[in-house]
Amino acid sequence: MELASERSGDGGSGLKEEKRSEYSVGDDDGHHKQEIIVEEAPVANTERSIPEAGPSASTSQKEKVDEELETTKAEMGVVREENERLKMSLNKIMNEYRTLEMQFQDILKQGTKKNGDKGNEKHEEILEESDDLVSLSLGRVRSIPKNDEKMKVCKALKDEKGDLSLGLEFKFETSKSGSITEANLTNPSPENSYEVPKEEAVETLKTMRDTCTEDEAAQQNPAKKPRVCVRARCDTPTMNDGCQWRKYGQKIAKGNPCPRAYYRCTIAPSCPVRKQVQRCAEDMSILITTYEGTHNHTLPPSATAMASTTSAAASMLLSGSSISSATTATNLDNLNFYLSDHASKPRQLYLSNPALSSSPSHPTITLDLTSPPPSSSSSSPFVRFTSTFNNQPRYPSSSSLSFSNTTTTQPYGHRNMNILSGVNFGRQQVESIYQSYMQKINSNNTAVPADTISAATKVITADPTFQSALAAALTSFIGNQGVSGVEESLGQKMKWEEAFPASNSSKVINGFASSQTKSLMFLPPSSLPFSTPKSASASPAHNSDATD
DNA sequence: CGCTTTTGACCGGCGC
DNA sequence: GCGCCGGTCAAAAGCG
Repeated sequence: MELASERSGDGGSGLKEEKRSEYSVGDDDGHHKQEIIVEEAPVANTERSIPEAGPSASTSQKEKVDEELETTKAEMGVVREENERLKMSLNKIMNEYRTLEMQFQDILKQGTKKNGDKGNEKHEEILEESDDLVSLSLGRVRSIPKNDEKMKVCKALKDEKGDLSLGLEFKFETSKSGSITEANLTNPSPENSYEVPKEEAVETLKTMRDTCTEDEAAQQNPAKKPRVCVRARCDTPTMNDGCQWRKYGQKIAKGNPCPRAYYRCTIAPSCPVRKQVQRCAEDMSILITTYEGTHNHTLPPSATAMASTTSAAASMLLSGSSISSATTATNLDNLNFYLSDHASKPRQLYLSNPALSSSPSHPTITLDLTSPPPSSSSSSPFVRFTSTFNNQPRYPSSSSLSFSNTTTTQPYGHRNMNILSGVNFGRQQVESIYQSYMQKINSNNTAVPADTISAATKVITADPTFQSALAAALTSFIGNQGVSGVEESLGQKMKWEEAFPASNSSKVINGFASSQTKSLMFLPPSSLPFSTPKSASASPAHNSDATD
């Protein structure tokens, strides 16, 4: 089960082979999975053993065998029925998700048409062309009224031989001088539908100015790309982010005795993504990984968490929006799971506030994952929030999810909650979303809706970036696990606690990016013990980064 | 033998 | 213009 999650991005022939042999997962592989059951479940052995018993078996033995056969057949029927139900549930969820994804893209398109910007057509193409990565596209259009001149940032990304720029492409409209009046900030565009408190607005203003200046520089020099710097405590030489990297250089940077290593992505030959890895001078246990560029290829499932996180962070950086930290928080939550999942030693990482920095040559955002977590119990609304989630049925009657900007009624909000509970987010994910929501509420001077759910819905529907992040989280989650509940199955839980006894399985379980998990989710809990040890024993747990 | 890593050289941006 | 510095290149070395 943990096999794929522990594998590096190369996945390699081994993973493909396993998929072929027993773990193949797709939209239409229901038959395959039934074969799995036949091959692995004891009933199969019983069936095969019948001819072996042959004519020499006594009548009583034969009756016994027949009895067992019927029993196991009945069990198989139940299992198949359950498989079918689960498969239908997943298909339904996937279909609805796709439908909603299309609706979301339509909304984006409408926004693009309204702004009359042809630049985003490319973005739409990217969205359509790369289904696997659509969730990583966190591009947004942020417009500020009364500003005449449009400034397209991230031109570098577009100029790069038409490389895909998932998640980093966006437009930013601002005044000609690059300065933004406070009036503009305290009267933001209706699209964002929330107001920024004055102090925060000044801070945001500063940030936006900085970003704007940097972006202007980036426009002047197309080679300057935004960077996402991730600080995390890590014992291994590099952080395993699921991608496959090749080291192409090493330097001793000024001010840090630790050498800085340069890596490029080798999953695709033309992938422009680079990363720098360096130990922190102050604390050698902290690993600073800086990502630059955007993957122009399909990412392995285990790499999507980091990719979506960095994309969200880059989006936040480029948009210059302080509230976008909510987006990053949501994605970082995935990242936390992911890092916990892939670290050589169990280690839970926590999100502190992302910080924008003004690198002389590159706009950089730093995601500090080294700080201790805030106490989740400190916020009483959260308790209410989680309890709402936990009380939801495991398989919600309605599993639709919409990011429409038009409806913010309470039933709608409840529907969203149902969805979230339906995919059974971990507590940390829920907490992250809630914190994101609270951030927005706090930054909202207008009357806060009495109902937190409808308020949350309002927040979700108000910010396209947040929607994208949520979509990314859902995509990642659905892609990784599909329908809910599997993580609570005995087999997986045992495996998890075996692997990470110090960790809280309920916190990290959603970080799985495992195709094995996908296939197992079609099996009833009773069948898990047959499958889990097998998948676990077949895991060489190759870690490309660990070899660095 | 092929792939990856190492490491010194080289290049370009930036500040003085 | 010069030097510093970050980043990249590419030949050599290492490794399986």
